[in-house]
Amino acid sequence: MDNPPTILHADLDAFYASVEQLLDPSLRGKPIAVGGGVVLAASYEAKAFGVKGGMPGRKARALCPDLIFTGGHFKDYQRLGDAAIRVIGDFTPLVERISIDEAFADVKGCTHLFGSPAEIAQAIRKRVRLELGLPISVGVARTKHLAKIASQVAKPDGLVVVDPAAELAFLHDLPVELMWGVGPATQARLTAAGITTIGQLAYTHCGAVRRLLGPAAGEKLTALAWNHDPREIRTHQRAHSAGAQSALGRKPATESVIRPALRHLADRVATRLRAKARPGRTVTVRVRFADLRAVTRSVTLDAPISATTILAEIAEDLVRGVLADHPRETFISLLAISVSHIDDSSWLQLELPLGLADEKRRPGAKPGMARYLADRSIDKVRQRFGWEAVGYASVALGPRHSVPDEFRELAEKEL
DNA sequence: TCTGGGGTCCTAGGACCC
DNA sequence: TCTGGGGTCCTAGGACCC
Repeated sequence: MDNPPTILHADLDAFYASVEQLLDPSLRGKPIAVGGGVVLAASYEAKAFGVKGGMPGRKARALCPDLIFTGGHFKDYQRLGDAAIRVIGDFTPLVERISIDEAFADVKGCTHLFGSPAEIAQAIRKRVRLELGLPISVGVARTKHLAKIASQVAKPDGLVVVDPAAELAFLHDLPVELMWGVGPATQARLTAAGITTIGQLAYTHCGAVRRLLGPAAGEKLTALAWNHDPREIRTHQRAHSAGAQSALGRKPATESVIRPALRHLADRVATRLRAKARPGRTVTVRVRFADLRAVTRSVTLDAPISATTILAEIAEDLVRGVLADHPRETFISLLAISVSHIDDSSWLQLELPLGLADEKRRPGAKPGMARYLADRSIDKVRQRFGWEAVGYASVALGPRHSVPDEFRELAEKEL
């Protein structure tokens, strides 16, 4: 084998639930779930009852009658997640953060300082446990894909190092759904073709896999099943789109519902774009009807935008188009706005309005510059006095189904 | 008593250009 | 003039990940 296993994948166990148990010792050893309507994280005691993330709260309670719902310490989630990633960063600068509680790292350049990859992994686990009080599992292998699988196998609170000489033996016995890129739909197709283990996938003719899953997915999964994974650690990943969505329960598809909801979503998205001076050209809206069927509409502008009112008006036009095409759908359950085609050359726009594309659409509207400057002054007030100090009323969203903004921020990717 | 919210990537068809 | 091929962009939808 040419290169030794130096890729680490570190994953905090049942993260939000572990933080709640850390902060409140009376919750330790008990089945708890973070969330309410939907379970966002379940402690291992709850997982033993079959409770999982993404599960409706009602179902979770049915599975586990003693389940304790808790949560809400958003600042602590962010603080502890950051701190854990920083521990990894003390060993190597080659850290790729995937989410609040998960990161890849490559320790190839620092083994002379800190010992073997396995020793580094153990040191990370020990420090996160001692300094932060949280369990973290680590997988070590030659590729990202295998390291990620190893950390899943290591859970809870474990370490798995995959010996390069035994990679395929390790990989091929595992079920296909552990592979990155195999979700429910792909798993169902593979099962229908008699493929349930990674080994069976590996030994299925690549052409057959391509026909089954499409060229790109087929190619990729076959390669991964043989542990061919060329991906390297990428330290500075920036998002290529920014969006916001809001579940509405069941609301009539009327202007009085749609306009304020889209204002609020546009405000969230556009504020983020302006904060990083990264406007985008493509606006996509998503409308989910009462029966959970969803439709998207998008438009690509000549110039990138980041002004709240312009984004909101374009989104309204798109949503009106959707509703006009579906006249029988009179109730909606979700609205979303996303801006993509984000300008990569972040040096050229900065303070420019870049909303002129809209003026042809709405001749009576205020000029782009005026709106952009109005947004900028709102941004400045919020920087000093907080988000709620000024802006578009969010009353229309109602507190019933909406997730707190602090929680949304945890999921945002760096723009 | 029908499941949140933030993202990424792929596919397929059509428009358009060379 | 007719025919064809390749590349790129846009749109809509779907699958997947955390």
